[in-house]
Formats: sequence, structure tokens, C-alpha cells
Amino acid sequence: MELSLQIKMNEKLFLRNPEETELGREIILNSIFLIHKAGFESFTFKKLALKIGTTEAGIYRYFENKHRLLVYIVSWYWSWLEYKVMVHTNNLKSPELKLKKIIQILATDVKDDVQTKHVDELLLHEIVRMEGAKAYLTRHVTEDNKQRIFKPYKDLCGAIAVIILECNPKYKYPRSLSSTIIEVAHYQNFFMKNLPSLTDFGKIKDDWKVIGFLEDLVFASLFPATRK
Amino acid sequence: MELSLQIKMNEKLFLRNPEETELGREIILNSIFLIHKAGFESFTFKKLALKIGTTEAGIYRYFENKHRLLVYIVSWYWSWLEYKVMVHTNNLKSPELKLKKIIQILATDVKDDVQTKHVDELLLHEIVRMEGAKAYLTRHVTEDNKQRIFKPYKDLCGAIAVIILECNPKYKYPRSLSSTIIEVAHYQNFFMKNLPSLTDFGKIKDDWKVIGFLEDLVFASLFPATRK
DNA sequence: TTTACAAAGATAGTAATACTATTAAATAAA
DNA sequence: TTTATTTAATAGTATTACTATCTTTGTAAA
Repeated sequence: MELSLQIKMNEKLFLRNPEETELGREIILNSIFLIHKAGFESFTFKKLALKIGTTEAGIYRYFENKHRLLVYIVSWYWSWLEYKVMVHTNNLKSPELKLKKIIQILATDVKDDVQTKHVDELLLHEIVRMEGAKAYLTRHVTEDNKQRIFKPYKDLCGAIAVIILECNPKYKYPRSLSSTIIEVAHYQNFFMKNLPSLTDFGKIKDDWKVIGFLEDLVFASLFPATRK
Repeated sequence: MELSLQIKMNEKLFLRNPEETELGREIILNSIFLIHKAGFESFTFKKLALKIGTTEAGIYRYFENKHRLLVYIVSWYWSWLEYKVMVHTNNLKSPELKLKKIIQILATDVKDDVQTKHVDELLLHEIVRMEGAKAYLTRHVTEDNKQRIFKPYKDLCGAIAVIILECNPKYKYPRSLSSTIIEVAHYQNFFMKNLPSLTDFGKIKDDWKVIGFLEDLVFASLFPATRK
């Protein structure tokens, strides 16, 4: 039996569903490639069009603008990651083990185990680390949010919060801790690689250092010393 | 006696020192105003020039491009904040109290106590919360970093790390915890106001909620329960 | 007092970006 | 077959992010 993961995306994110046509799938595949290669700022629809042999207008038929395309691929990533987290944790008994596994998934590079056809998850993971915050760091967050385009991120955050509460039902900040784990995993890794003096991991560049820090942080908070 | 805070900025950040001329000071003042009002993406040198009655070329004599100007004002903020942290903590005895004070300073809105002439620190604080990460989330971080333009951020991070070690000399991640405090303070506040379901603070929008979360997180990590 | 020289202002120009509009070709429904 | 409708191709525009050049003005050393 052949399984293939199909992620249903929010329809507000696109003008035409890119998963349904060859050109659409090329747009996703190559935008990931180009953004990964040169960064979101230097990414343009013109360059993308050139790369896949279509025109700018061709791409505008699928996406309103390049920010929406970024939100699309970032959201896709969060959905994919939630699925991946589910797959890797539901055979684990204790919530502590689940949480450790989640931290590990968030903080290490992707080994391409949950396969999809037209998306390179490894590149996408690196894109999200560097460009992910730009999806919501805009003046139009509020309107974007009303269109529910950040739902995948929130869903992942909610799913982790549930496990946090299983670890300690009395813990007061499950959602904030959850979003903190996600964000810290990404930017400590970014700092480690690019601004190492903001971390304690020097030039070692070992994902497991970030994992160590995060586990320390999270489990100390969930199982605190009995001081007032 | 009149005191005025003069912050020496890295000379790589500008072509001509904006603090030294009237036009330069107008550039800083009004770029803060405009970026605060409409966001960094929609900010252009043309709009800025129009606002202060000069031309684009006039501004290009001071800053190479708008990203450098962003880094300039963000760096200025970090330097200012390090000074402010110093002022507010050196009368405190215990490092725990110092750390609490620092968290408070980072997570609350600025009350304009450490005065400067041509910078509105309140606006600047809000800019850094939303746009600060864009200073380093670029493809040219590495080259930028070689020019030491992120030094103020690192210095602040270093200063907090020292206090963290005073709290617990055995703590293994002083720098990562330090950068985490800074980042979490900003984006939990951003989430609280813009994407509240990523936090536990609902629509309450109370800075003290973020402070509570951060204190819990930090002190649990620094004084953990004795489990291995 | 002249010279000089740096800062600011004015004007123009360019390549690239982020789009929009129009028209033509292909395909599907009636 | 005719007629819609979708899809593609071409062209065009306003704005952005610059660069270049030339003139004026204040200021300060010779």
C-alpha cells in the first residue's frame, strides 16, 4: 500500500490551488528552492517565473503576492510538522517522552521520513528557521489572522500544549511554553549558526546542544523545585 | 547639572554620522516615527525625505540603505537598554532581584525615564518588538556580523548572562538563556497583542502576564528541583 | 579677504520590483 | 458547431532602491 500525505490548505492563501495543477506544483517546488538559495527578500515572481518557464502573470494567478506564498509554504510546513509530531509520539507512553521527542523534532534537521512528492522538507525546515517569523511580523497580522491563515501554527502550538498539560496539569502557561519551545528551537539554532556568541554552543554547531538547553528549560519549568 | 546620554554607534552603520547634524537627527527622529506608524516594509527613503523636507539623495548621504538604518536604530535601542538596565540594577543587592528587574524592563512598555533628545524610546521599543528580528534575519547576517554591527545586542546579552551566572554559577546555558529572555519578552508580548491563542494571556493584554511567565521559566531553570 | 571645502539641496536618470490590463489561444460545455 | 470559460502571452505602469551630477551655502583656514 502506498501512502501519500495530502495537506489541505486554507483557501484564503491562494487564488488557485497550486496542488491541483502541474504549474502550481512547480511554483511550490521552485519557490522553496529559490527562497532557500537566496532568501525571501531577493526572491521575486519574475525570477521564479524564469526558472520554471512561465511568466510573472502566470504566478499571480496562483498567489496574490509573494508574502502570501511565503505564508503558504510556512503553513504547509507547520501542518506537516504537526502530522510528523503525531506519527512520532503516539507510540510513546509517557508525556515526558513525547515532549522530548517533540523538542528533538523541532530542533534537529529534518531527516526526510514523512514523504511528500513536491515539497523538499529539508529545505523547507531551513527556510522556516530563517524566514518563518516574517509570515506574521507584518502590519497586517491582524487582518491575516482574521482569515485564519495562521491556524496550522496555532494547531501545532495547541497540540504541544496538550502534552505539556499531561506532564503537569497544574502548569500555568502551557500555550506560552509551547510557542516558546517552537520559537526558541528555531532561533537558538539560527544564533548558533550565525551569531554564536548569543548562545553557549560556540562554533560546535551541534543540534543536540540546542536540544539540551531546551530540555533543561522545559522540564525545569514543568517540574519545579518546591520553593515559593 | 544636566546629564545627557550619548551613545556611540558603530561607524560601519552609517556613511555620515546622523547625530552630528540637524538633518541627521531629523532622519533618526522621523524614521522612527514612520516605521512605527506603517511598518518597515512600507517605509521608504522617499517618504522619509518628503516628511522632513529633503530629498532621497539627502538621506542616502547618511545611510547606505534602509536595512542599515533599521540596524542603526535597533542597535541604538539595545545600547540604550543596556544603559538603562545598568542604571536600574546597580543599586540592587541580589542577582535574583536584578534579573527580575531586567525581565520587567524588557517585557513592559517603556516609561521614558532615561531621556534622550532626538529619540522617542517608547516608539522605538514597539518597533524593536515588531521589526527587531529583521535586523539579523537576512542572507547577509554573516557579513554584517563581521562588521560587528550586532555588538550592542551581544553586549546586552553578555551583561545579562553575567547576572545569570551570579544567580547560579553552575548554570550551563547563561548566554542562551539570556538571548531567550530577550527574544521571549518581545515576541510573547507580540503574540499576546496580535496572535493571543499562542499565549495563555487571552485578550487581557497585561504586560505583567508575560513577566510572570518569564520569571517562572527563568527561575525554575536557575534553581531546578534536584532530579537528574 | 580671499580661497577652499565640506555639507546640503536640486535635478535627473536607471534597473529592478510588484503589480495590472489587454489580448490571444486552448479547451470544455451547449 | 457555436459559445463560454479557462489559461497563457504580451505589454505596460507606478513605485522602489538606488546613482550621478551639478549648484548653492555656510564656515573656517590662508
